[in-house]
Amino acid sequence: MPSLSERAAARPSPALVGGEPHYLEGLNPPQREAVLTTEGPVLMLAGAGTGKTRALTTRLAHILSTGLARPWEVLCVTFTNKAAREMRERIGALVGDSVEGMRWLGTFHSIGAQILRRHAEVVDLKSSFTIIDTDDQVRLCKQVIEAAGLDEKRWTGRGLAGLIDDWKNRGLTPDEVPGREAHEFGEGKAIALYRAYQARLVALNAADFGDLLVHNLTIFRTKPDILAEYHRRFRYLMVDEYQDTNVAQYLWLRLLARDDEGKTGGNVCVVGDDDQSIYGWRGAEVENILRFEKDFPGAKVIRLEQNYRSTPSILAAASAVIANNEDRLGKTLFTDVPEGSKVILRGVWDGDEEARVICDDIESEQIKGRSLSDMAVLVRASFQMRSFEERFNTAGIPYQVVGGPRFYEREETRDALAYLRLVRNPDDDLSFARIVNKPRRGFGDKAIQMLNVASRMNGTSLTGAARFLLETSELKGKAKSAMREFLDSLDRWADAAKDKRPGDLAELVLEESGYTDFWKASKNAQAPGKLENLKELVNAASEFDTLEGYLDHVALVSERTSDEESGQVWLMTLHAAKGLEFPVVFLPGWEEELFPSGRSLDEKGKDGLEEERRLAYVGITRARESCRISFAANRQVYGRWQSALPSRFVDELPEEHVDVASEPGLYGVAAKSLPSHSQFHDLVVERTESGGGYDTPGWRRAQRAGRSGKAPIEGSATLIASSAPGQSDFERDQRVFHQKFGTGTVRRVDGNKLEVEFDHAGLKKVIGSFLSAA
DNA sequence: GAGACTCCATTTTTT
DNA sequence: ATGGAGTCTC
Repeated sequence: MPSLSERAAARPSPALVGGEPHYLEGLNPPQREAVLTTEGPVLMLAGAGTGKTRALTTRLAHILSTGLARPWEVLCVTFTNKAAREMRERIGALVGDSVEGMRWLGTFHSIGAQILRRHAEVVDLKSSFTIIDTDDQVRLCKQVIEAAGLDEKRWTGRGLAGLIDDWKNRGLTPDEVPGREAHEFGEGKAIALYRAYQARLVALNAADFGDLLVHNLTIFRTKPDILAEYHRRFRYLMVDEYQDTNVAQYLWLRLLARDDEGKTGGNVCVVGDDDQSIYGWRGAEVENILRFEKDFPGAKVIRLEQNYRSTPSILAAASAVIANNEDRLGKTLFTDVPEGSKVILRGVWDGDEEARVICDDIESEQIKGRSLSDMAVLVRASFQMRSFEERFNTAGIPYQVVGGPRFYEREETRDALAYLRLVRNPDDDLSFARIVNKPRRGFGDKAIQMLNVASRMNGTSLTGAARFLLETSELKGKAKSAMREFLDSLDRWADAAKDKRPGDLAELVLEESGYTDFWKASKNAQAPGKLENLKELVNAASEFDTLEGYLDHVALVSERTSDEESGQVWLMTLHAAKGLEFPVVFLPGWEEELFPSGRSLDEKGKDGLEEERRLAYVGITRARESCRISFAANRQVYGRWQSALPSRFVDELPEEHVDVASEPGLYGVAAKSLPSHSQFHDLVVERTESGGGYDTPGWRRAQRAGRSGKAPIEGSATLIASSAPGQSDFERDQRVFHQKFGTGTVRRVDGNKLEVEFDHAGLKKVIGSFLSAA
């Protein structure tokens, strides 16, 4: 295979058309500049829909086909496997077979893993180390907490795993974590726990996701000769979605990109959009992209600003919203596309009505001849999906959810993989513990306990401890023979692994271990499905040549089970929608607390708000022709009814590019003939009163739409009059009655605005005049 | 070892 | 509301 790529790369020059390579055709000037600027640091700032991927893949094709570098001399990093796959395909379409030689095109983690396998001994691992997933990580953390004698109720494995993840995202080994952060967890033992966790990983010959990068940093820093090798190797470096890099990834890139004498490296091209940085909560630092020019002096900044996706109104709406952010590099998107319809804004009574109205819209678009798969509903949080799924089901609209549970996170696949991992790495205690008694082999807690003790005393893995115990007479009777049989099986499988293909091995192991029979005998209603999944797993394994290759794939690649079907409406979170586009996009749930998420604001303040706003920007810019935003006055969250205010992002939409959908009456409320004392009216009153903060175009527009509606709101005049600021007749803890919400207890009094915890409707903000003493 | 019970958290998600 | 996890009981 290398010889093929070599030949391809050695081809002297690309096919020329009119004196220049054919692949430059149809690129706009900045794109072309991005492609041709191969030397020195480059920051490609690519707004949504500006042909970023095209510029990026063309640039790579250019480098390969002009012979500036051979395929294996280019490092090209993405975040997701999907992005890596797409890039590979698109480069392949431009340069043909030589893309096969691009060994270093992949995700940060897969490339990190490749490098780590080559130098594992530097960080006390063996090249055969196991990559553990989040679940195992949490389990391991739990063990560490337990071993430290801490209160397991108070200090959860999840909490510690999260903290360790944070540190690893920041590129910090236990020695580098600032001492003051020791107090963040486990009674000042946080750093010691981190150290213990790392020691356990070494003992298990395992690495977690964060390690794949942090260990690389350690290798590069402690072994300059190894780093130098990579400096020589990588002539060009590229990073996609640079705004999503965390500190560890940033440091990793910087180490690889330049040596301190400035002799090598330096041909770094990062691509991204600071306005689309939406992963701060998992360690991404927008600052990385904001700071690029400082980090790489002499960097050329190329802005891609011509948008090929959306209509002017959609772009205007997105631009107006994102303009409220302070921390940005600034881009001005423009388009040649002719003016289309405005962004449609709609207020509704509650979440169910929102789903109903959007379903109606989808159906009428469908009648107009639009395919269902041209439409997408993008939500902020996954719980919002429920009402849409219900509605889609009743309406008989086929839909597909993007995201959700993954194949390799299921119980049966994880069990099967544990067997395979144990075959390859006998020291993998996590896997051992997972399947030693599954199916039941007659090992109770006491036998496991004994193993744990022996393992700790002898400093061996559980497998080693088991072997040891067989030599002594501590294990007796059934447990002993069962253990002997289990260990013999392991040996046999390890032997079989040498000359069997992964698929055959998987089948053999699952059969001989009795695991398949275990599910065949199970009365569990899901057992047939699980057996199906096991077959699927064997099939998947058959596609690989080596067990190692398969297990790495499984650890690093999240294969979604959903097969994309045409003719189905898309339903997904805003995060999942990044990078996608649809002719028609629905953006429900634009309400304060939900979007922007109250939690994000509480935890991260202004930064959190700006990230939420970028999410809004991402959402709007997914739309090609039609973007429809909606918000509900009431929403059921975790089984409680909550009233909601329209999102501040609604107010940031530019009036001239927005149409308020004219449901009969205000937000369609009057159409439902709501009683005049409804919560929605409370909302109207409250917003009118609070003045300033909500005296914005979005809000005024919404009000106008309501006032001019065909069905005037009954008693709104009275409403405003009766709710003039004044003394409240109520006090805290008083029992009160509300026409719509029933009885409740006053929790907070603020003038005539009250917070009442209703017995059935939950906590609400209401106006005193709608209440009577109960 | 299964079934009933309580308690709990519940934004976003990749690798 | 709802599902998961952990605990308790038979």
